[in-house]
Amino acid sequence: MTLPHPNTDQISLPIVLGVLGDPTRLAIVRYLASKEGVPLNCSQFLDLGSKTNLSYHLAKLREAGVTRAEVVGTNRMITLRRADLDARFPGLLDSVIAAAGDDRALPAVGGHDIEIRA
Amino acid sequence: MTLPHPNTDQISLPIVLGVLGDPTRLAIVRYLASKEGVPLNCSQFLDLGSKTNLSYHLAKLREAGVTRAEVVGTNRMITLRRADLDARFPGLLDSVIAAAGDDRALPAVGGHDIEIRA
DNA sequence: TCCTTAGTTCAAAAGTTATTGAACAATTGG
DNA sequence: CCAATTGTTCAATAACTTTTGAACTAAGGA
Repeated sequence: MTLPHPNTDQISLPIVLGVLGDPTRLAIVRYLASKEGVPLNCSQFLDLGSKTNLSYHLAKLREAGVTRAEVVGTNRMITLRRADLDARFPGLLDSVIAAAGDDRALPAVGGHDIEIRA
Repeated sequence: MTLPHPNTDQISLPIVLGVLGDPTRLAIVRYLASKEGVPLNCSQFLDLGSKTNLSYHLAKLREAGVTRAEVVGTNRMITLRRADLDARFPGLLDSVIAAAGDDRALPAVGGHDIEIRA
């Protein structure tokens, strides 16, 4: 039950940029960056869209190589592929996150304390 | 006869990322970056698409605030808005250009020596 | 004035992306 | 086993994007 992810060297710049060019996905990435190290499941992002819609956006991010999704019980633990992105496109993620942090118009994401059940 | 451009503070991160997430436009930006300081008209990019199609992509880049187009006679001289982008999103353009330079799959752009007539 | 060159605009067609609800699968807890 | 929770898949729809050709504008040169 592992999900498909591109290898680091398969990550494509136009695809990553295109995927980040959506406000919902940018907000997801921003939130992931602000919680690096903390395991996050999909439900943490429910402020940003419906369950189905998030499933769609999170799949896009994963398929582009921006995030990694690990299956833990009924949860998918989502992480930023920071090391891989930094290796492939040095400085890109940092500048995007810094810029997104400035952005007045980015939706906020709320806490939704949730118990992870493995 | 000046064309509409967003102010620096109106440049939006998701829009810029979305606009750069197209291989043709990324190739345009890459070429502009490689020729910074040199005045380029639209015809220089004809290897990347038809005249109509370039008109479309160059308008997208301009409307997003990535490029500036100055009318000089029958030509539009295209430049990267490097200073504005650096001010708004520090490091972003550099990392994108560096990453695009690596990219095996980016179309090449040819010289087309052309006389600018004002 | 007439021709050429540079580039835009328009409308149509084709393709892609985002959003939705209903139905589904898998795991965990009681 | 049963119910609840987590998240996916599917099909439909709506909305946007890309590409094209034909017609156009505007300026410059002969």
